[in-house]
Amino acid sequence: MNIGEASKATGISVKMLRYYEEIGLVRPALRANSGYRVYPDKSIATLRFVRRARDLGFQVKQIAALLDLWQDGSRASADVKSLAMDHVRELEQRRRELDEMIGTLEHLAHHCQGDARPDCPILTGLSAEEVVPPKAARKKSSRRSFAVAG
Amino acid sequence: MNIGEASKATGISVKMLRYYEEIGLVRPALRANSGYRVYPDKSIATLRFVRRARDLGFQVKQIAALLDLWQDGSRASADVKSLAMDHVRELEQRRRELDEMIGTLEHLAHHCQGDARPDCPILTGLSAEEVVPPKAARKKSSRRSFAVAG
DNA sequence: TCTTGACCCTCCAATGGTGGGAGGGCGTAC
DNA sequence: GTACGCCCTCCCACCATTGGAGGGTCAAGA
Repeated sequence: MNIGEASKATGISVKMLRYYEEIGLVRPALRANSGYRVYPDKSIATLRFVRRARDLGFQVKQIAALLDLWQDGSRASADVKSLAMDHVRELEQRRRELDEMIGTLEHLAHHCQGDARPDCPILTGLSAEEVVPPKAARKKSSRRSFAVAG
Repeated sequence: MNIGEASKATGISVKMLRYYEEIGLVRPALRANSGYRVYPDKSIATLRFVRRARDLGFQVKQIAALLDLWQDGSRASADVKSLAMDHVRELEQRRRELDEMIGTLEHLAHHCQGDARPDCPILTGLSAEEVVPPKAARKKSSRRSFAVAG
């Protein structure tokens, strides 16, 4: 398999296949006499693993760790699970941040007429001293919260 | 106000204050004879606006647009709302992606004993032909990579 | 007045994944 | 033989942010 075929087979772009090799995430591919990279089925399986891990949001370093565990027949599943759950917690953290942004924005937008007039609680909210979240605990002190003036 | 004080007043790092100026997001600060940047209250207000927009996940280009609208007394609130809602949709899209990742990972991890033995459905799942989503519709997931600046 | 330390300046580099492109070498079909 | 589609390497750009080097400024204390 050439790199283009490997790309189609794995869903990883040609650029990224070379990049993963360069940074040492995967072993350098064998080369044909022409200098072209050659991918045996085994490499394809590894690369598919990598792509799926990327699809699940793992970073390259974490994927490297996962690959090591995958290839280590004597691994403990606890180590894999631990890595995965660490990642889940990180994803959940990001989701919480998104939730807060979305909540605040929807709150602000809800109060905006969205017509031809200039009055706009969204802009007011952005320029306000403090900003308040939609319904979360409304402690006056909670930084990171937006208030709609009015 | 010096840049350090402006940083404290706005929550934007000194580095970023200079960067925002460099890329033209905000007007170049005035300079004292020493060459030090000087920030009047008006700039501080603008910078706070910028920081809040960043906290809501807006990208720099969007913030530039928001700033323009903010400073344009004859804006239509519809334009602001439209920009904000576009952004909300983008955030929601990201959240959906996170949800899917989290769902899949939890599903896999749920079946993993997490003990000293090597058998691990997480690794098996990553090396499987297809990654199985928990229970959501099994349509072939759209190929698109996940990008969230950490 | 001199020194010290905190601050400021500019310039350059790195991060993490990814895409784009230039300039040139292969491979194969016609 | 030639045209076209691959492949190669090398460099750049993106986005937002941080870090550091090398050097100037300011204010307080001895």
